[in-house]
Amino acid sequence: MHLSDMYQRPGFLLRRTHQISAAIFENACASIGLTQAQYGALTVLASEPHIDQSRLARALAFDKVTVLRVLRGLEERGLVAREVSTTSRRHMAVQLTPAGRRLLKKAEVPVHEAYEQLMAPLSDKQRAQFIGLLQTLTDGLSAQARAAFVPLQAPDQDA
Amino acid sequence: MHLSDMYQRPGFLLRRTHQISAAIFENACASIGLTQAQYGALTVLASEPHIDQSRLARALAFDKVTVLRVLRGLEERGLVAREVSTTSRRHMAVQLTPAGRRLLKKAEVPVHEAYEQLMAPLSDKQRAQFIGLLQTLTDGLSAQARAAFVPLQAPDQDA
DNA sequence: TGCTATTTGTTAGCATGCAAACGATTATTG
DNA sequence: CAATAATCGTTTGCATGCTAACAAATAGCA
Repeated sequence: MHLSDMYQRPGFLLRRTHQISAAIFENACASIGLTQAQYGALTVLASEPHIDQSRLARALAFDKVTVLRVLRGLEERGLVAREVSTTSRRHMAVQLTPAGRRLLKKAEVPVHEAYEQLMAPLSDKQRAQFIGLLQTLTDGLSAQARAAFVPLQAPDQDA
Repeated sequence: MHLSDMYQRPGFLLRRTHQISAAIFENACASIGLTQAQYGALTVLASEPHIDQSRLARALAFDKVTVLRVLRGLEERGLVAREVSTTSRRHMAVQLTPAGRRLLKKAEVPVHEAYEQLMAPLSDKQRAQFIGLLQTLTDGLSAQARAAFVPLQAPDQDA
């Protein structure tokens, strides 16, 4: 196995591309102090108030321990509130605070800038191709994933 | 921002695809106990004996702290030897042990199986397209990466 | 030659991800 | 209804990645 082979392995390229993607995102959002994981959690919470931690984990394909730690960080910053659910004592009801809603709104511009920066090397046609291939892969391989992925349905129609 | 939009963001899809790729690889190599990072380090060491840790980090686009910890793990398992370089006292000379060479050889089959499993949802044409797009991205975005990437076997005497 | 800047390896600390285990709670089912 | 299953949140521990800082060593330059 030559090194030039390794550099063409999808596993190697995926790790590296993800690494760069995360760096671009967190650099663009450094001013508001959001990581990809934190942004994902806030985005789901905006669509699904009072969601519990396990469902939130599945909606993002996160590990439940990761969700716990991300939420505690957001809670300490006053962006999120966690309370024991009123309907089930083993569930936590998580929701955005007003500050969390404001920060998510404030993130829109840098998030879009990060997208443009990441996709800059690709033409419009290539971007569509790339996203399509990634979706084909994740759809086809969902059975191999360790973290379950159960996408939430957006609250249908005019949210 | 609707959730369906987030699920189509390349950043989200890249995180998830990388996550699945790592799971497939480490599952395939579970019997021999190799992670992606460990396999990458062994592969570079097979091509470049006596390489120092910083160059190894750049060859894999790893953080130098990560390289240090990965190598210490491999050293404890007797797969790798680290010694202070004979030519420079601040460099470490890292190389495979016979056991490391044997394990790398033993990894060939599961590594190939992991490749096939990962690429299974894509046709041959799509695989080539996908790898090409990933390379275009990493090449075009290398300036945004936090960890420097200096591939070996590229005899660019740019110094 | 000698001073300075850079490089190397290292420690420490933060943020993801994973697995395993646990008590508490809820759901299931006989 | 009661025994058992499954689920939820949590802690702990390991492996990656990142930053920042540091001493030691080397390279570069006046």
